[in-house]
Amino acid sequence: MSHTLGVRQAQKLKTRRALLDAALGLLEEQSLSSLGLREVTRAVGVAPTAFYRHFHSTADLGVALVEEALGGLHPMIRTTVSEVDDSEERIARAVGLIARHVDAFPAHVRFIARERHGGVQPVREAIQEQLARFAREVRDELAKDPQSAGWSEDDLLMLAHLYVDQMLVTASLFLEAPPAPSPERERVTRLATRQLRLISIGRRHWLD
Amino acid sequence: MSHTLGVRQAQKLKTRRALLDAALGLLEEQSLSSLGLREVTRAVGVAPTAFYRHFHSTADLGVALVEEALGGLHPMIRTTVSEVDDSEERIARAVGLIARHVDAFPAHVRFIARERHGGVQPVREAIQEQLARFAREVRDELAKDPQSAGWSEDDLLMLAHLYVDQMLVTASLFLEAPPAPSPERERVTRLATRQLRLISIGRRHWLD
DNA sequence: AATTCCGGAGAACAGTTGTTAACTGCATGG
DNA sequence: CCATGCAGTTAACAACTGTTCTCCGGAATT
Repeated sequence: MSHTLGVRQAQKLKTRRALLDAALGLLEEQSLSSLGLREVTRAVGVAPTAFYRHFHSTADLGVALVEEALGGLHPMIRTTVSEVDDSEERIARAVGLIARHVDAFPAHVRFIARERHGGVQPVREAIQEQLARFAREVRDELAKDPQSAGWSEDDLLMLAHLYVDQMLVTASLFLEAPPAPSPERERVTRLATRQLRLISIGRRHWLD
Repeated sequence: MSHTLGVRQAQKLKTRRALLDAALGLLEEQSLSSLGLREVTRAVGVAPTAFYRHFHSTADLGVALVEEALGGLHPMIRTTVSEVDDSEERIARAVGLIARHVDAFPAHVRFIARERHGGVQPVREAIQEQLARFAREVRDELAKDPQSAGWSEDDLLMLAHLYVDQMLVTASLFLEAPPAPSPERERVTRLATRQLRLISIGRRHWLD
């Protein structure tokens, strides 16, 4: 059964969260490779040395942020893809889901987009690994679809990568657009929807 | 007529080039937002203060790098797209062109991929502007194609964005893959080719 | 030939960085 | 209840940062 973890360990986790959140905030206007450990601790209101109790370095913290930003998304991806039999309404639902996720976790999304090709190798690798996992999962879901009859595993993975990359492009467009109800926002939604539609059409006629 | 610019201005341009090249080198393993001006001048072998004779800041240098990396690519893009009537051979040619460009200017390509969503606003904006220009130019070329009959301007622009984004994704895959003759490399080529093919198929059946 | 212009050097500034060591206080397990 | 463990503190370190001001030498202009 779940042992309501002691006062001590709870405090540690709280500080850790504060460090992660502060870093995430600071990373909205800079890259991880320029994020200083003192900068983070200062923002939290804790001594610089306290940082070492939680992370070896800022790169280490970055890897933790990757896990936090993408680690929990796998179920969401799977169910979303399995729902998509490329009917118009399902595409709209997928785009809406991306939009809402960006609204809910803008800092996480920005972090991933920024560090995917960023200057910190371990973080880049962690992100690539997660994205590759997404692609394989999408492929597996696609394989279940009757529309995938006759497709090779390789071609399904190629399509999956296309979907995953497209998802990221769309997310970063939503990030740049002003939130809530704005014309920019609508334009991004329409754009992403039609792009997904075009890919779906290509998918449908792939075996011709 | 062209006035063979004086000894003085020539030396200035030479130093400027050295600064840009040194920065490009240093940026292979870090982001622009962590690039220090002293770091750059040290690499060139010049006094820190000399930097100010050429750029206001490292952000300013970054904007110059964007112009250098993307500014001269527009003709190449135009002709490449106009050649693409989505025959299989032409797709292969486009992918090969991207691969060769990445081989020829890896540092520039890395810089663009990294700073497109990077931590330095003016640089991000300069890149977005160039990419938006690419998209409009691609749309214009697509519009000339008889296959685009019946397409709205907006739908053509949506397809153009898809092509541009796909080009960047492909370029960054080539960047990560080991160079010259490697199996990784072949995999990327095959992947990119098939993704372009799928998009072409979607394009062909868009009006159904 | 004399004067102006200007790219670069030099030194100094206050402020920042990561990392170390030795400490304090308090929750924890025996 | 006492001894241990450990999150967080304090102080100090050498090294680094961007920026200013003053100066130099040689090309450019007149």
